[in-house]
Formats: sequence, structure tokens, C-alpha cells
Amino acid sequence: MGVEEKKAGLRDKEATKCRILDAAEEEFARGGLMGARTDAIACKTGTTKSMIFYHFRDKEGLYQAVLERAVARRMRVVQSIDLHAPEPEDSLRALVAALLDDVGSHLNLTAIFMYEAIQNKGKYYSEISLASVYVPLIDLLKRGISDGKFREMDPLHAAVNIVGMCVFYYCSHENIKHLWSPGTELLSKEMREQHKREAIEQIIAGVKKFS
Amino acid sequence: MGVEEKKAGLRDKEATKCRILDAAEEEFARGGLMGARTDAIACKTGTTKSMIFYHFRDKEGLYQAVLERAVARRMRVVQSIDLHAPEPEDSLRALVAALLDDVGSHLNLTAIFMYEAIQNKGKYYSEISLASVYVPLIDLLKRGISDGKFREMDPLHAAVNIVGMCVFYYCSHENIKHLWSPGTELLSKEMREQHKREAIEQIIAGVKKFS
DNA sequence: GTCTATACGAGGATAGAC
DNA sequence: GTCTATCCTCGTATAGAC
Repeated sequence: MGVEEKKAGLRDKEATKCRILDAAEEEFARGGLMGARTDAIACKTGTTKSMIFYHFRDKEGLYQAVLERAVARRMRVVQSIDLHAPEPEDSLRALVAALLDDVGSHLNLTAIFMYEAIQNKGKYYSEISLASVYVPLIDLLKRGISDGKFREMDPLHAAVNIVGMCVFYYCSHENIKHLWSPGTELLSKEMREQHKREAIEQIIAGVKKFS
Repeated sequence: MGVEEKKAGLRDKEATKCRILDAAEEEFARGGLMGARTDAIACKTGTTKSMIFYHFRDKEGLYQAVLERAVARRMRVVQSIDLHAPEPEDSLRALVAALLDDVGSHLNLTAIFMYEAIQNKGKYYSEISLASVYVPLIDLLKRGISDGKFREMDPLHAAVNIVGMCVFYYCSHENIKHLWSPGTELLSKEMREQHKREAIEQIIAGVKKFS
């Protein structure tokens, strides 16, 4: 194998797999497992369909690989947050902010997670990977409740509702944009920042105890 | 045409269309426009594929018809609520409760709306139909803010976030069920009621002004 | 208004050369 | 490890009989 080829990634196994995964991520984000077309993926990679089946066995295998990489990424974001600040509110703000940033800057993954939920009913990821995102949030809410800083509430429902608030704007941005004045780009830096501020305040207000 | 045939709905145009729409609703809820298969729809109706194309021209036409019916239904729910109660909080509680009941008891429509957002980017419904659901909520929030009963906030973002909270639980129920103790059925009457209570309290707390 | 048969293209997957 | 050619099923859509 020539060095030039390796540099260009043309005959480098890992580089090729990565390129396929990137292209697949885009395509699965468009239509989910069912809607994605393998030729579309192949087309975007610059390689051929055969490479997909060679490296990932079949469409399902590719999907699983995409999903695993996506979950790992999201997991890293959640686990990078310090959840033991003295005030649970501060940790919650940090966690939600990080989640919103990640959701907003990786729209493909956000769409894929939503598809996985409604289309495949979570079949393709383990309970562990889902829990790794929710459990820190749930634990944080529990701590706030027992500290008397948060309302009495069911932390599971609250956590799910919080995640829902974080992702819904981004899942439906093309859909709801007409609510704003014409031409408003919901994914612009300014709008994303505004959404973050609004969502955080709404989430905090929703769980905080005002006594 | 014999009366018996008409009674059984076998040669009744409207009855047949309705049966197709019902079956299509189920199928589109499974995989969206892209993922739905016309044979699956035909199979569920008891009629044949040809009937679908006869009555609705093509798959897209059928999808549009399903969506229109769905939007009309949701619109009726929203418009049935009295949004001018003296206390905006009371109207908001009523609106959210009605929305949650409708979302939870028509899961197919809920999934279809989500698909329409992420898969088709709202292409298949008019701006008007979307607005008809959001605008009453937005107006209600505006009233609450100007009355000094709700926090200072952007009513558009808040409305989107509220809808997100209402639908996310139901969109991802199969996905998140492992967060609860094994065997918990998130769609049971009890869990739906609990989710409604929790969501309403979280939503109200999220917008209310505690001065 | 409904059914059967079928055209035809799309899409997932494989074989085998290089 | 990569490419070309190909197979074959599935799925949309139509034609035409009843």
C-alpha cells in the first residue's frame, strides 16, 4: 500500500469505515432505519455500496454502528458535567446547557435518537446506554428534592419532560419556524442561544421550590 | 347496488375511503411517509392496493389525506377549550390537560406529527394548520405575561417547550420504559394520569410568576 | 366501485475480478 | 481493501376485466 493512498484514506480500513459512518449518520437522520437508502449513503462516501456491506455486514449492522457511536458521544457530554455542585440548581443548569448545546450542534444525532424511539421503539440500543443519559439527571433531581431545593415531584417524569423540552425545538425546527416572523432561522447562533436561555429558565422554574 | 352491500360497506365509497384512512394512519405512524408500505395498508383494510391508488391517486395523496384528518382532529380539541378563564393559569391547565389526553389517546397521530416534523420538515401541512394549534397557546401565554401572572419570557419558545413536554413522553414511551421498574406499562391508565399530573404541575411552575 | 394481473423501477445484497 | 456487474425481492403504480 502506497503512503499516498493511505494519506488520502482510500485504502485505509478505519478511515473508510469512518467516512461511511459519517455519511450513514446523515442519511439515517433523514429517514430513520426504514427510510434510509444504502445507495444514498454510498454516494455520499465516494465509495460504493459494496463497501458498506463489506464493513458492516448489512444495513442493520451499519445502523447499529452509527447508533453506538452516537450514544457514546452523548454519554461523554453528560458525564463531563459536575453534578455535585453545592446547589443542585447549578448542576442542573450546567447539565441542561451542555445537553442543549450538544443537541443543537448535532442535529443528525438528535433526529436519529427520535427515530430510534418512535420507529424502532428503542430496539437497537441497550438499556444501559439510555440509562447513562437519564440516570444522572434523575439522580440530580432526587438530590434537589431531598435537599428541599426542588418541588415534590416524580423525578422520572420530570427528567423525561426536561429532555423533551431540550430536544423538541430542534426536532421540529423546520416545522415550527413559521410561528416566528418570516425568514427567522431557528438554527442561527442567536436563536439557539435564546432558546437555551428560555429553556433553562423554564426548566429551572419548573422544578424549583419557591417557599 | 344492494342494500346488504352498502350496509357492509363493501361498495360504499366513503366507507371504503375511511377504512383506508384508518389503516394508513396506523401504517404511517409506524414508519412515516418513507417507511410506510402500501401493501401493508391494503392488507389491513381488507381491500386491495388498487383501491388506495383509485381513491387517493398515490401514496403521497393518501398521506396528505391522513395528515389533514389528523390536524382537523387536533384542531378541534384545542378549539374546544375555553381560553378566557379569568385566571390564565386555569385556561392553561385546561388546555394542557386536553392536549395531553388527546396525545395519549391517539398515539398514531402523535407519531405521525413527529414524523412529519423530522422527516418531511412540515412540507405536508399548511402554515395555517400548525398555527391553529400553537397560536391559542401562545396567545394565552401572552395574556398571562401581560397580566403579570406569568413570568417574563418569550411566549413562542415557551409554547414550543410546552408542546415538547406534552408529546415527548408518548413519542418515546417504548424507549424510556426501562427507566421505570420492570413491567411498568407507561400507557396504562394510571401512568397516563400520573404523567398528566406531573406534566401539568411542571408546566405551570415553569411559567408562573412567584412574586 | 372492486378485483386480478402485471409492468417497471428501486433498493438490498452478493460474486468475483483487480 | 476496493470496484463492477449482477441478482432478485419488494414496492409503487397502472391496465383492464367484472
